[in-house]
Formats: sequence, C-alpha cells, structure tokens
Amino acid sequence: MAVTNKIVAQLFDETADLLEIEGANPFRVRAYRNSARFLGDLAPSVADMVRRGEDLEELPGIGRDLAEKIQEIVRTGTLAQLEEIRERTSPELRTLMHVAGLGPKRLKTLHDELGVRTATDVREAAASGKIQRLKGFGVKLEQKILQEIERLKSRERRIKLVEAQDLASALTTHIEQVSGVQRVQVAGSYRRRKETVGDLDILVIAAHSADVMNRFVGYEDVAEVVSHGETRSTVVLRCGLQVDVRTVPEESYGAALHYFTGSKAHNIAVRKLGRKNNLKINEYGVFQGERRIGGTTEEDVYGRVGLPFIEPELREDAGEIEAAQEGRLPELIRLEDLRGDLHIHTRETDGRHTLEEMAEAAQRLGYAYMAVTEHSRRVAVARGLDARRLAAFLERIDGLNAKLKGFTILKAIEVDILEDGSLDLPDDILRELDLTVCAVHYHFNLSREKQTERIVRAMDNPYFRILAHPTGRLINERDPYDVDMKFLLEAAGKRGCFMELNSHPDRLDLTDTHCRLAKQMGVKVAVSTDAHSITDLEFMRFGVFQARRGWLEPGDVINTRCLAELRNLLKRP
DNA sequence: GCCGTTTTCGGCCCGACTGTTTTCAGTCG
Repeated sequence: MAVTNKIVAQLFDETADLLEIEGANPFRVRAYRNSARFLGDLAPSVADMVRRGEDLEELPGIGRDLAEKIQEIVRTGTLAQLEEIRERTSPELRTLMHVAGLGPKRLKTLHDELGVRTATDVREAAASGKIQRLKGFGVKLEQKILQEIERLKSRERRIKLVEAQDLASALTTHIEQVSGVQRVQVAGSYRRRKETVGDLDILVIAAHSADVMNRFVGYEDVAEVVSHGETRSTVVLRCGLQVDVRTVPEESYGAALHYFTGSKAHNIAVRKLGRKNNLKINEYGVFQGERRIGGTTEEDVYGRVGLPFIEPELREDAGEIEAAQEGRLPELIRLEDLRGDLHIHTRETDGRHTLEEMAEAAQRLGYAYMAVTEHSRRVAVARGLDARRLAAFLERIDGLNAKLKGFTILKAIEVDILEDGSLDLPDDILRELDLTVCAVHYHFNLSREKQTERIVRAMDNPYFRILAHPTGRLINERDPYDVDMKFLLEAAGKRGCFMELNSHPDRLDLTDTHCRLAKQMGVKVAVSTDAHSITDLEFMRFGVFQARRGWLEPGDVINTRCLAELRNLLKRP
C-alpha cells in the first residue's frame, strides 16, 4: 500500500505522544509534532519525493534524523523506534491524552503509581479514591478527571464552519448586550476560515471584564463552566463545542487579535522574528524590554517585525511568513470578484427552484452569468437527464436567454463519469453545451490507481471541462475517494481542464492544500456552489474562504472572468 | 530533534487558570 503523508504524520504524532508521556526532552517532542503537522498538510507526497531521490532535509523542520525516519516509513511502512517505544510504554495511554486535565505528566504518574493504562482503569482508580491520594492530585482533580472521561466522546469532533457561524453569532450577540462592551470578535480557526472548527475563541474589549465573564458563563446554552477567571473563561456548550472568551485592554486589541487568531505555528514564527529584533510579542502588545512599543492593531504587530499584514486565512506557517518577507503575498480572491456560478441545479432534476427562479436569484447576487448543470441519467434518484430531455431543456434555456438582458445562462450539465471513465451522455449532445461539469457519484471505493485512471480517461473526452467535487468527500460524513491528486492536476493541466472548488459547506472540495497545489501547477479553479436552491447560492462565501486558504487570487479562478473571457478559456486547445 | 545576521552548541513562544500547595506544577491555548 502506498504510504501517504497522513500515515507518516500519524506515526510521528504517536511518537511525540509516547515520548512526551515518557518524559522525553520537550523540544524533541515538539520536533516530532511540528513535522507531523507539516507533513499532514503537505500536498506533494513524501513517498514520491523519496522515490525520486529528492532531499527531504529541504523541508522545514525536517533534519537528518527525521528525513531518515521518513525514508524508513516509506520503505517499510513502519518505524522501528516507535515499535520500541510502544514496547516499553503503554500505547493505550495515548487516547487518555484527550481527556481535559490529563497531560503527559499526570498520565505518567497514574501509569507509574497505579498501573493505569485505559479509561476503564482510570475510572476504577478514581472510584476507589486512589487518585486523590497521589502527590499533586486531590479530590477535585479526581472528580474532574472522572467527569472528563465521560465527556470524551462528545468533544472529539470538529464542527463545520457553517455550524460554527450560527453558534458564534448567537454568542456574540449575547456578549454584546453587556454594557461597556466595545468590541466582540471571534478569532481562532473560525477567523482563519478553516473548513472545520474545534472550538471558538472570542476576544472582547470591555470596560468591565468581570461583567463580560459573568454574562458569558451564564449563557443559556452552556453545559459546563470549565474555568471562570478575571480575563479569561472557558465553557462547553450543550453541543459539545468548547468556547473561550478573553478580555484585553483596548490598546492590546491588535496584539490579542493576532494572538488568538493563530495559528499557533504562525504565532510562534512571528514571535521568533520579534526575538531576533529583541522584541517580545504577547497578547498585550509588542515590547522592547519592559517598554510597550506597539500592538494596537494587527498591522502594527506585523509592521514591528518588518512584515506587511497577513490575511488570517494564510496564517498557518505554511510559507506565508517567507512570502511576506519577500513581498510575494497573494492578493487573495474576494467574494465580489466572482462574476458567476458554474454549478447550479433546478427543479428539472433534484433542485428546489425553477430555471427562471434560479436565474433571477443569480442576477440579484450581481452575477453576469450562471451555468445550469443538471444531473445526467446515471443519477436516477435525481431523475437525471438523458439526451432527449437535455435537448428539450436546452431549448428552454435558449428561450429564457433571449429574454434576459445583461445576464446569460450557460448551457451545461453535471455529467457522470462512469466506472470505465466514459461520460454518461453521448458526444453529440455534449457538443451542444457551453461547458460540462464532470463528476464521480458512484464506485467510490476503486483503488487509487483505478480511480485516478478512470478520471483521467474521462478528461480525454474532448468535451470534458471541469472536474466537479474532485475527491467526493463530505466533511465529517464521508472520506474522500482515493485518488492521486497531483497526477490528476497534471492531467488536467495538459488537457486544458479545470478543477472545481465546490463551495457547499459539507464538501469544500478541493481542500485548501489542493487549491494551493493546483495554483502551483498552473491549473485554474472554478469556485461554484452546487446550489440546489436559491439560498444555496449563498454558499459561495465558503468557497471563497477555502480558495483564500488555498492562496488563490482572482486570476486563478475562471469565474472571475467576464463572459467573453470565460468562453475563451472554456475552448479546449 | 531542529537550527543558525548570537552558526555546530545552546537555545527552542508566552501567559492565564486551576488545584494543590504555602510558592508552584501542570495543563491549555
């Protein structure tokens, strides 16, 4: 089986966890964690790099030792050092690291003193009062550990950005009602527009911090108050989501916003830059010795370390600092750059609204065009169109287009890519269309080779234009099908095909890292909604968030073009 | 274990909150 970057990352993460429980040098542990995080997000496959004999030590955070370990994993599928650590520790302990209040030190104590290995062991030890008698533990801690073990399951999941938005706006409104509140800003991965959010970090500027904290922990949706301090409190909502609220003085707003927006890795990189110039950066500001010299705005924080403002979506320590230093940060795409939507369904198949209603809604959004992309016959549950129904539908579009002014409905189809790589409709009818959006809806479990070959074969069809939702994943519901994305991008580039970034908040497919890879490989992207109703057209903002996380600029996205330019792009060479 | 305009050793981001302590360790973000 091919060794993916994810597998390497998982092995390094496990190594980090077990080393940490053993009490190893924390910086050594960090080296494993950092490289795991980096590899987990890295688009090019390290296995391919090893095969091509490329130098892994070029990768940030990978030195001679880790490079050798990556090679070992690629060669053997495993890591001898990790096997040894597993032998001499209790690998089951790892899962207990997710229990709030249990870190490496306490776990080691529980393991060494009480022989604890599993959640059940902890429960039994707590029930017989053994934990509270350990040095450094007590009655309260024992109770908390017990409570958190029960809660473990509900806390595991990250929620989709769209769900986080609803929770965040309700909470923000709740806090804004405290008198003396000047600003309430959600930071964290929410502000970086990550596709999923693990918790909410809310920053508040207020005259009376204590009032904010009291109001916050009293929110009706709070299931548990984890901590309640002067300037910081943490709760868990009924849905299991953790929320942190933090207040800072007004002059610290920029430094605090930067700090709480993260990512952690980005912050560390910025602070390191500060240290080089003898500056200390924390959530209160930028300091030279004891003297505070800045931090009122984020721009100021960046300016103090010689950087231009970096958009939140880029703050992952994935090259944005270097790009900022070299003046080559991307001018990220914005929602208003889009001139149309290239993936829309109507009642003709499984949409909720009529062709006319969707066209009207698209015009209200200020678009110049939209592509209607009904399902093809293979998707029987959606009453997919065969050639005859499609031909009749095209006539209706012509009729409507004749009446429309300053807006054009592009004739298109979401045509299925069948298992053998052929398209679900004959070329004679595909020829009549302005574009095709081609999609895999069945046979998700082919091998990586077969799935990749199937899609590339489909791209060989001269009417193939855009690959819809290129990995088929549904966030938190369905894994992506196994496909060699780099190979697909190469194939698309050679054939003048495009990749869709499907903006549906359940899909967001391409991922951010795939968008970036597409850009690097010169493959342009269509940011589309896959709308099945008028309100779905608003999903475009999520696609734009994801595109921005993928470093995409207006020029990288085909539906930023005016109609004439778009038509030109859609002509296959 | 990584890294280098303090460069091959000696650093490695920084502060709040809690609970267990009697000045601080551990955890978390």
